[in-house]
Amino acid sequence: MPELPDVEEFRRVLDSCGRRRSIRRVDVRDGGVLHDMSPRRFSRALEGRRFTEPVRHGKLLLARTGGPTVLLHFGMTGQLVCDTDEDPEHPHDRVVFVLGGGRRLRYRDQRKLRGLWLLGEKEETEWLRSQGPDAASAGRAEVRAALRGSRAGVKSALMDQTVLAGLGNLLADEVLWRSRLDPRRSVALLSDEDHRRLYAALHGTLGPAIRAGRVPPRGNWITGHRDDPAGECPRCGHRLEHARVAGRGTVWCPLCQPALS
DNA sequence: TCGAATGTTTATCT
DNA sequence: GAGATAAACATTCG
Repeated sequence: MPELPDVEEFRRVLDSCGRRRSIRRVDVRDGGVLHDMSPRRFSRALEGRRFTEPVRHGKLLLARTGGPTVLLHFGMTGQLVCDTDEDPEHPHDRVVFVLGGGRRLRYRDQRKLRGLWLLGEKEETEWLRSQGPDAASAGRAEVRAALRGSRAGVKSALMDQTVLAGLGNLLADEVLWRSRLDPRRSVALLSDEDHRRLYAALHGTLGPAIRAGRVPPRGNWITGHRDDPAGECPRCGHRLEHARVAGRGTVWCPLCQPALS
């Protein structure tokens, strides 16, 4: 599920639930989500600290504490939930931060594809350096410069977190559909006009999605039609194409997004 | 039982 | 060295 807009929603959850609250206890229910760290060390490093202002970059969420930083990556099924001591356990709660004021912040994840890291300053810098510019805050020139280094297909480049951070499979399809670009086209061969439309589409897509806290399954977005094998383009009514591009299930409109030989 | 699922890493081709 | 591709990670769902 989580792409940039979802993670931004989790950042808001963390901020409103955790900021300035003390971490009373860290309850690791499943140590399998902790990387390079025993549950014991993880808990000890955090108990007694307070969360400060959280930061998001792409799909990464950094929970700062004034000491070590918790890096949260949500994989495909992770979420961050804020509730109270009264609320029931969920079988997929992997790490529970017991906070002051009866609040609980839960890292909940069914598939455990990614997880949590505890980072020092240096490691934090390294993580951020491995990422391209954040897709929501990068300006037009920055996006273009990021894409310039790639000769891959445009969908592959958009989803590559080291090129541009934040887009996943759904957002990439949505942005390409709005840009009228075939997902298989080479990013190196895009025209100035293509880049202009790509940037406009990026912001036209991310803005409402961030406000909604997710990629909204609206009927006038291509995302709302991706599960229908006979789906029609919400713009022109042509039958949508379904295929694997860049290793992922991809939906596009062959009429609006011509292959260009 | 098989395949696919909104993510990433790793190995292996081309 | 790129880039593309497939498998792997763990789990659920159709």
